[in-house]
Formats: sequence, C-alpha cells, structure tokens
Amino acid sequence: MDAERRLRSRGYRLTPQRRAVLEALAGEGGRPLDTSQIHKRVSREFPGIGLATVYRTLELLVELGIALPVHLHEGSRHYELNTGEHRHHLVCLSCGEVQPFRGCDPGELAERVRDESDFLVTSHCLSLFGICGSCRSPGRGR
Amino acid sequence: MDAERRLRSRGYRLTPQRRAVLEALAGEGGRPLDTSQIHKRVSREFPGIGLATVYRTLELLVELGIALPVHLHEGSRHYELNTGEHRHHLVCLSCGEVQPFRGCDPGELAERVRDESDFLVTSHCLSLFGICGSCRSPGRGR
DNA sequence: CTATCAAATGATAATAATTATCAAAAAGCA
DNA sequence: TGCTTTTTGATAATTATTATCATTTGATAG
Ligand SMILES: [Mn+2]
Ligand SMILES: [Mn+2]
Ligand SMILES: [Zn+2]
Ligand SMILES: [Zn+2]
Repeated sequence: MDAERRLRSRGYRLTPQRRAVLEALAGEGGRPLDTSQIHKRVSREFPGIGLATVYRTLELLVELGIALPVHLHEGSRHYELNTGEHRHHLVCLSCGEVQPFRGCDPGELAERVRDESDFLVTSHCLSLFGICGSCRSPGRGR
Repeated sequence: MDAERRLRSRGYRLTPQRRAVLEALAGEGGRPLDTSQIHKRVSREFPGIGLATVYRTLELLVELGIALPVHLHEGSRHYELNTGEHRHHLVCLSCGEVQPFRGCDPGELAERVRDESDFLVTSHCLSLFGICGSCRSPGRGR
C-alpha cells in the first residue's frame, strides 16, 4: 500500500488502527462511508477502538491526500479513498444507493468560472440527487 | 411578496417572525447565511426570538421552495432565497468571500449523467472553492 | 534486550449544530 | 367575545465533532 510511504515520509506511523480504517474504506466497493459506519467496521477487528481515533485517522488521511471528504447532504460527512480519479456521486433519494459519477471535467469547469469572474477554482464539491435505475424499473426495485 | 401566497395556499401564516427571516435572507445582497447569522439579524427586530423558530422557519421555507439550502463545506448549512435562477457559489478559501456562479446548466448535466448510467438526476449540489480576485491581486487584497 | 522518548490511543469531557417537547401566546374565525 | 388551530419561546434531548489527558505503544539508542 502506498499510503504507508506517504505516512512515514511525514513522520507518521501506520498503526494497526490506521490500517484497519484504510481497509474499511477500501472494502465494500469503495463506497463513501461516514464515521459511524467506519467505526462499526473497524470495531469488528478492534473491539473497543475509540471513535475519536477514527476521527483523528480520517483527519490525517485527508490531510495527506489519502482519503477524500464527501458531502452527501445528510448530517454527517462521508469519506472515501483517493483513487486519483476525479469523481462525484449519484445519490438515490429513494433507496439511498450511492454510485460514482465520472463525467465531470474539473479543467473545463474552472474555465467556465474564469469566463464570468476572476475567481481561481482550486477544488469543488458536487453531489447529484435523483432516482436510480433499480428504483425506476418496475420489475427489479429494491 | 410572493412568499405570502405560497404560505397561505398551504394553510401557513406569514407571521412577523417569518417575515423577518425572509427579510434577513433578502438583505445584504442575498448572500447565503447560516442559522446563527440569520438569528442575529432577526434578533435586531425581534429581541428574544427563539433560535428554534429560525430553524423551523427555514425548514418551512425550504419545503415550500421559497428558500434553498446551500452547503459551503463548513459545519453548518446556509440558506438563500430561491430566486428561480439556477446558481451555485464560489467560496474564497483565503477571505471567505462568497459570490454567485451562474455557469451551470442543469439540463446538460442530467444528460451527461444519463450517458453513463440510468440514473435520473432531479437536483444537485455544487460548491466551488479557490481564491477570489481581491485575494490574488496584490494592490487591493483584504 | 532494555531504557528512553515521542507518537498514538482510549476514555471522557466539552462544543456545537440540530431536533424534539410542551405550555403559553397569537391569529383566524364563528 | 369565545373557540380552535397555529406558532412561538424556553428548554431538554440528540447528534456530530473536537479537545484533554493519562496510559500505552512503537521506534530507536545504548
Ligand atoms: Mn468535479
Ligand atoms: Mn447546477
Ligand atoms: Zn434507488
Ligand atoms: Zn478572497
């Protein structure tokens, strides 16, 4: 795992707890998880791990660019591994299913902004809401 | 104000408190405000207004489509009046300035999503982060 | 291998945002 | 005016997040 190098090069240790958080984020198809979900999963391997450790680990992983914060409109933030691929998410308002969306071009977006202002875009946050295919097809709803 | 009709048609009353919240959202160039900012402004006219009333009013205004929730990455949500114009916001990471961005075409976005999935987009949430013009120009920074 | 020191953890308290309750006040109407 | 429903304000309860601090762990020097 490349995360270990990025941690060590900054003087941080890859502890078992941190490894477990990384594995939780990597599992289950890499869907974005909130802190509670991550804590539950890590607890299977580390019964009694503190919720604060989960928060601290996520904060660190985001700082190092290993994880990305995702906003899915509810109360709590979600996190996902930074795969290097630029993507956002489609959130089904009916079943809650979250799937990745890759049709966003950050460069083109920044240009469009520059056209109407002198603002320099360095990052953005996009979430798309609607109804997923399963919820729309009559046969195979869930 | 058209908000009054929308309220009354659903059996709600346009109370002085609700009017004050609407005025707070309309003032100051219609910038998105969080609940604390709204509460402070309304308190000038209504000393002792409950914070819960502000929350309840915002929830109602959003339900009726009179106000829109805006996510600007920090802890608390922001709200703005629904002007009917589709727009998002540019958030300066240096000075915190927030300015509207109108270069988003929801229809085109929905099409792009349909191209790569069978997801039907009904709404989306976009925030753009970066450095504003004032913070980049050496002479007139703030 | 053991002593040492900084980093990390777990338990817990403290904040902060939001929501729920409920009795009192206000508004609309007979 | 009296009755009914809505709305409010005060307050408690939740929930998410951050801060503290004593203890443990991991790396390293001797
Ligand atoms: Mn994007
Ligand atoms: Mn848009
Ligand atoms: Zn669905
Ligand atoms: Zn700025």
